Amino acid sequence: MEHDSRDIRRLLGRHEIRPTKIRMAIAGLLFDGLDKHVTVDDVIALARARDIKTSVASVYNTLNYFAAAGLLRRVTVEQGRAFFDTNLSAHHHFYFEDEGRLEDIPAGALQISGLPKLPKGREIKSVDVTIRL
Amino acid sequence: MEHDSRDIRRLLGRHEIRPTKIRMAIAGLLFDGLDKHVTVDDVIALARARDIKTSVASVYNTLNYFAAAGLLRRVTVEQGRAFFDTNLSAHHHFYFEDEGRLEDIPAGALQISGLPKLPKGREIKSVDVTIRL
DNA sequence: ATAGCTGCAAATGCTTTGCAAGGCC
DNA sequence: GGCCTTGCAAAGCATTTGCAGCTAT
Repeated sequence: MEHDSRDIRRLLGRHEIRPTKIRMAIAGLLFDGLDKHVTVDDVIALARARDIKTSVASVYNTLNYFAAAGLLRRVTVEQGRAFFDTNLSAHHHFYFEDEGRLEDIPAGALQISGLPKLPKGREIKSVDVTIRL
Repeated sequence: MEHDSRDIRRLLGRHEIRPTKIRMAIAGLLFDGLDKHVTVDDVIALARARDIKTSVASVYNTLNYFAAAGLLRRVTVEQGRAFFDTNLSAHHHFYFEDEGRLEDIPAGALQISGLPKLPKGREIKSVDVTIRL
């Protein structure tokens, strides 16, 4: 399931993101049909490998912008680096501490039951489960 | 359930931590019988409020040392600051995003079932559940 | 005496911001 | 033309580290 630039343009459009050159290029790297967990450095390396010229600041700008627009999910497993997850469906993660790597836990392979009563007036924004290995 | 300095000394001894002045003082702030989720800044403020003279580096040293010795649990919910949890029993957390505050989810109020098959040769170091509110 | 702590300051690492130049509708 | 984006360099923060002096055994 490869995505061509028309697919990428539609994807950005659906999230009301203006399809600039850098955004198209980075989205093209990320949304190729495979789920990914990337850091900013990963994206810079990916871009370099495809001769996409950009800057650290722009990669941060773009990933943050995508996350705010709901195109990426930010995942925090350790202080320091942030991961961005291209898989937006409800799922959880294995974290390989020695490798600093995330991996999806297959949907349905883990269930949470008996959600606790919430403090009043609050609603759940997300439920994050990380299994550290 | 107040702890006097003899209790603190025993606690450190049980974890093979040499009871230096600063360590005794910081442990005294943290282990008063109430569960806490503190940041480094919190500890510095607590220390200052009790006229304990110390430095940023020593608070980091001490909290990291306690965490490595199993006296504290490090909790990561956002990049930036780290939390240290004095509650060592198996439990999970609410995270109040707007306040940057953690709260324990009562034990038993939430269950996980159907743990997924692990990548071979791996074992679980911890299962962390964070419910963001 | 000696091994280990403490604390200052400098360094590190990731991320954000200020701002000038460039691109796009 | 005017607004948004890009990218460089500088700034910002939390954290770590180097190291000299101190402490306690």
